[in-house]
Amino acid sequence: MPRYRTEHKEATRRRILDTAGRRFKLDGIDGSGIATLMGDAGLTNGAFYAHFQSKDDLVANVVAEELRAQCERISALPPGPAALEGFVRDYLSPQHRDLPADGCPSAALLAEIGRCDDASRESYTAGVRSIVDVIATHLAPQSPRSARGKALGLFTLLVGTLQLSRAVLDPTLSDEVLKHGIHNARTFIR
Amino acid sequence: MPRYRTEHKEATRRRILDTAGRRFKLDGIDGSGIATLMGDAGLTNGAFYAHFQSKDDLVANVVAEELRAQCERISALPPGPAALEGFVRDYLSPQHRDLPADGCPSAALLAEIGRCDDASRESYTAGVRSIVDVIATHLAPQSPRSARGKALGLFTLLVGTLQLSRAVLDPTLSDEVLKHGIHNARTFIR
DNA sequence: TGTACATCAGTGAACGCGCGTTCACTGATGTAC
DNA sequence: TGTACATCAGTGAACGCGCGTTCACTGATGTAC
Repeated sequence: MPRYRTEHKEATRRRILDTAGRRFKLDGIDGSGIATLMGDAGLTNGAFYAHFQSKDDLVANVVAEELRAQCERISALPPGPAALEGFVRDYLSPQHRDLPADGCPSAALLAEIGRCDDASRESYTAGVRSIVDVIATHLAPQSPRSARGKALGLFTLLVGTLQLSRAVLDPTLSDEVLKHGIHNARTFIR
Repeated sequence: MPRYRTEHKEATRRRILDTAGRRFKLDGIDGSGIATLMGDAGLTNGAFYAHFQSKDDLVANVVAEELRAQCERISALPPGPAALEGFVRDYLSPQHRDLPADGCPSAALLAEIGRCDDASRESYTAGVRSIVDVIATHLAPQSPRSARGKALGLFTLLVGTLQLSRAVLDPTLSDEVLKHGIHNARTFIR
């Protein structure tokens, strides 16, 4: 009776979430139109509303998905602070700086999320809570609550540093920002 | 012969720069239209192009002016790290969080500046260089170069922390972010 | 001092364009018989 | 096994709207005499 198995529509929805996440991180939320987003997913604009109620609805779902994926990646690190240092080096690498579409959603979108509707900000709040919890667990597996402050310090330093390295036009200064960022991040790990 | 003294047009230009800065920080650059910006300055859309070549041209000038003003404010602090701690408390206060239009241009616009044209990014690069230099001088008046890493750490931590406190919907978590931010900032001052 | 005038900052309608959203329609699919 | 059919994911044109930008025009100003 149904045209496709239920999996098919669900797979399309996931593809839209994925390509929209990449596009939002590249051009910003305001800078990304529905027609472009759908073109990225190999579809036309009209199909969008079979999957999401509105652009705001998409944003809230993309934010949730992006933060969930990032949280999972951090959770998958070997336990303890040593692995976190490796994560910091990857995070503050020229590769991550130069490929925002593949990168951290907070670095690309944090300020813009502050201007979004409550549903998107609620998605973000839940997602970042999990990430900070996971970082705190890596910093102090025995007493993660005590490491909450350090986890917040590490997270905000990383986000601010990557944003600055992307905004600055001079490549030498940009590299210097990353280099000092890696050093400064150690303050919160050790 | 001229309709007004030269001061008059210059004063209008400064008013546009000022109100555009506030509007950009409130709604983002992409989120602010020329007609709205000019309305904020008490003018109509057509007058815009008597003062600026394009929206991009305005953005570059607003970025330069906003960073110049912030740099001046930090320069005016009494010398030494003690005054810097007071600055951090103001920066990471609920008032600053809740009034982005009056606040730090980097916290509101850093990610978006990374997506702007080269002229705006060059304005930002020059502006942030001055700010980091001034912070370094406050941290170590005798050898500011040695304090460059700490100055960058302090700056990026402040920007990331304020952005996070604005994005998060839960007021309790937002206040906690600010509180830990003030504590973490001391790492770079002491 | 009074008046005619050149200046130009500012007006506001109009341009083409892309935005978010709607909707009548298409056509490949899996099912029923 | 072959065929008629109901389903519905996806199409693409169209909606009103605000965008950045242009331009013919206005009218308050300071100046010249």
